[in-house]
Amino acid sequence: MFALVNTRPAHAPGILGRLTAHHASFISSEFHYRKGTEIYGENEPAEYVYQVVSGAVRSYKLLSDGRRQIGAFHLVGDIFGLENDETHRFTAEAIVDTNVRLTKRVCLERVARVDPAIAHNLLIMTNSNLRHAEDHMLLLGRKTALERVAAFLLEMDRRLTGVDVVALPMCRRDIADYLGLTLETVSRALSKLHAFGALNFLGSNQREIMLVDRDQIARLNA
Amino acid sequence: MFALVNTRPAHAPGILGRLTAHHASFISSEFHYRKGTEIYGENEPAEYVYQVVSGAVRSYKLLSDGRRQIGAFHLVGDIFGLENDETHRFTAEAIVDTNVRLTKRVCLERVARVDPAIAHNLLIMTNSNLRHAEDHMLLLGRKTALERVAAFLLEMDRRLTGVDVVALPMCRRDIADYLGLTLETVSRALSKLHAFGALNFLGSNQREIMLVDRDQIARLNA
DNA sequence: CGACGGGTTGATTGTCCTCAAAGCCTGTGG
DNA sequence: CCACAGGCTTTGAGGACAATCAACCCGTCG
Repeated sequence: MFALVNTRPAHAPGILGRLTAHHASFISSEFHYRKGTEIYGENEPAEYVYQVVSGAVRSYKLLSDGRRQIGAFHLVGDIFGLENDETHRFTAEAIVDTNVRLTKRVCLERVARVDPAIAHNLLIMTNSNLRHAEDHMLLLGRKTALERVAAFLLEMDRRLTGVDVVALPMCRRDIADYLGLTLETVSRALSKLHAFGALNFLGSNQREIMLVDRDQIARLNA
Repeated sequence: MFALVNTRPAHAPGILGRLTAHHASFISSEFHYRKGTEIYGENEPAEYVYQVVSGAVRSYKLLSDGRRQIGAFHLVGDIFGLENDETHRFTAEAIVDTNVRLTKRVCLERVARVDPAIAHNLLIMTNSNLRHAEDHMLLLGRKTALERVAAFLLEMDRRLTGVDVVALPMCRRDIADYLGLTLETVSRALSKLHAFGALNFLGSNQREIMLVDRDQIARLNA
């Protein structure tokens, strides 16, 4: 069983890591998903709960005509697919080659019923997802394109533990669908931040970004 | 103590209503807020949890320059201010003259620690808030103005138990700040729906809306 | 090589925002 | 009782920001 509290880096076990031993029902296995493959689909029965071991995952909803809203990116250490519900409310896909650990949801719930500490951790995690969604509503409803991209960079800077440089696993279209923009607008905003001297591009594919002036970016984030 | 499960109408107690007697710590009192007054502010210590007895409440976040995003409307029967957290993440204001019941958060948490049923209900409620926020992210990130207003009408139609006619407690600006639009755009969308023959206005202030063609409105909702 | 995916940049369009004016209703005070 | 102010809503005109459409560049891989 993986640590219930969503900690990062992944090798730092949550406070429940040590409980594994005496919860026999917590059988967890590991699984690999190739870049671009679906892990589960919206409205499918929620059979498992997942934790990212390596790689990255996007969770999204689709409108009937294909418009997509990514609700969250799941990075190394993140737990996802925990719906407290019979069915998944998002589709989850591997953004890059990804390894996940998984546990049967019903096992988790069975243990939670007898172990208040685990039950409490489920609440903590759901609450943490709620807080993220609330903040994201503000971003999607009221921030400008530049503010959204700045907020995105700061979020990734915080969550990706890279030294100095943010190595984004996702393409511009994913970022756009996360921020409620188009990929062109994201690209333009990044170019503008580059022109401002707030960041530099490193890799050949422009996905490695060095945040030169975090304060400036933070000021842009309303 | 009010029912923990968020039921409506308010006089239908949740499954925990009967537990009141033997949880002495569940002291709840009632309070009145005049139209427009603040119930609690963002980042204030979360001392109480609230339930709307009559009236309506808006929960919102502000950006530094005054842009506002309303995260939710709380209608009769709704429980709000339950943050599972030390501080409130929204500001809550009475939209109209409003009566609320309130309970000390710490009491709730104390009871939840010993009563798994109550703890489970906290999770259910948090999860329900999360689902709403997730759906709202899709609306804010990817829907057009007309689709947003259609979705809003359907939500209010579902949640307000009025017979046939939706009696909105909030002004156009509140609707706009909920939908990530301006009040003029909301007004224009409603006029367009009226022109389509999808709805009719009843009251003198245009807040009573009869949904004539729910199917048409539902089709607009992507 | 050539196709493809991903990214940037430019030109144009369109949706929604901004600014403005007017109507309606309510409440208040002369 | 009427005058008038203020809040709320609608509607119009113009503008701005992001979307759309399109071209091009670059790296990778068959």
